[in-house]
Amino acid sequence: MYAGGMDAPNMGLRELKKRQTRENISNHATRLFLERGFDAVTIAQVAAAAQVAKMTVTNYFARKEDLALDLHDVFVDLPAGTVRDREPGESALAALRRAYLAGIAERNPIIGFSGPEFARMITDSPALVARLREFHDDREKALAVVLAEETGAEPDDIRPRVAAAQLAAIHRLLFDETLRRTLDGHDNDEIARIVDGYARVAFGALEPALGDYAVR
Amino acid sequence: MYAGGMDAPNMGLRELKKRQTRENISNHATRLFLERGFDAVTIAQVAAAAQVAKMTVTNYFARKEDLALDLHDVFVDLPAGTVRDREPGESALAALRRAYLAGIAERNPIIGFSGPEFARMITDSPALVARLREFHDDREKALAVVLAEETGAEPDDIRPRVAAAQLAAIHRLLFDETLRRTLDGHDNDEIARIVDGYARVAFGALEPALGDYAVR
DNA sequence: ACCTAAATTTAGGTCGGACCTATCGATGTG
DNA sequence: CACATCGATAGGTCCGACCTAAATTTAGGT
Repeated sequence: MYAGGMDAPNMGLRELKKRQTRENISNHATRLFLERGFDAVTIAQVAAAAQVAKMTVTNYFARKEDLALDLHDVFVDLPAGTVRDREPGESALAALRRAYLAGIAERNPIIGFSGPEFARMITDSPALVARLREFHDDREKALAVVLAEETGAEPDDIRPRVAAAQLAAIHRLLFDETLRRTLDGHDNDEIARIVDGYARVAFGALEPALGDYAVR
Repeated sequence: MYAGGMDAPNMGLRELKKRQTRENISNHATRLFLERGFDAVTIAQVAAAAQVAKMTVTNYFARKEDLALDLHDVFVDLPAGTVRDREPGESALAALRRAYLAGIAERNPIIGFSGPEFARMITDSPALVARLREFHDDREKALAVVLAEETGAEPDDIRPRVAAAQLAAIHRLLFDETLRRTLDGHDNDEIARIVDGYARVAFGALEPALGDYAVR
């Protein structure tokens, strides 16, 4: 019988069960966190809800924060991938602005349109806020690597790191702003309208510095 | 008898003892952290070394990280204060660049010239790295507040936050770079030379965007 | 179908940081 | 000089992170 899921056609039973176990734990954890708040739920309670041993939870998720923010790689690789896949003739700045405005238009949860419950869960927990900072940090570093590659910069050239820092700073700011307004009870359409304007101002401010940087 | 220290002339015996206790704990903690590493030292060991109860340590320092990084306020207020005290006719960008280059010239520990032992202590400890990220975050927020005040911006004006994000991003980057090179064993003079060049590139990149922003 | 090696889960523990309450002791004020 | 106040202390709970050994499940070969 065909054993593959929609994620990976050739998957053994072992790998399949691992995915199910991970999903099962993550789903119970997310539900509990949204219901009671991240800090009010213990790993033991997650394990009990998912009906696995406490140790199984910590085997799959090295830190408790990863139970709530299980999207490190996609978050981190987003701007780096956007630059890597930019159109010919397009600058890194233009590609990132284009992708961000598109993300706003589609209300992409990963740039902050995650709903009030999720936003509340994060901001109420110092541990999650700290983990999110780490995400942003890793994201800036990934972007710097791509910019260095794409411009053929020498290892000691600070310019790709400066550009990455400025661009990542905008992403951070717009993300925070989206989250903040979500918490304040605004609906997504209103937030999208405002943040769209903010994004144009913010990316526009970098135009003179980065308009012709890393053009493919 | 005159009871004041050099910090506060009118201090009761109670307050004096509090300062001594705090200093005593902090000194023993710093010594132990540099000797054995932050994570390898427990609060109980700090308490034993300082000959106080464990609870006294946690009374003075809410988090263990604060035992090693007892400079939150001065770190956070540095750029905000620089902008607030800038010369007439000077932009926020010019003031921050001037202050940063001066900091490099005097090898100011607070911008990263802290010596290899201290740098090692920080980078070896995820908890301290995370706390440092929080410092940078608070610093950006403080700077944004000052820029909003100084430009008379409306609450919904994103520009002071964009400017603060870009300027704080440079501070972050240059701090990390100074720390990284300190860890790599370079001496302060060499680092100062290199980071000075980096600072000119980084602040210079913002000149077209911020050259005439927040001029006093 | 069986058997073995490898991978995964489990149980039961240690350790340290954060927090709590009640109490003791010193201070400086009335 | 008495006492209200504030800091320090003892002894505890709770939880996340981590460890080891053992039990269970799977994969692949015979």
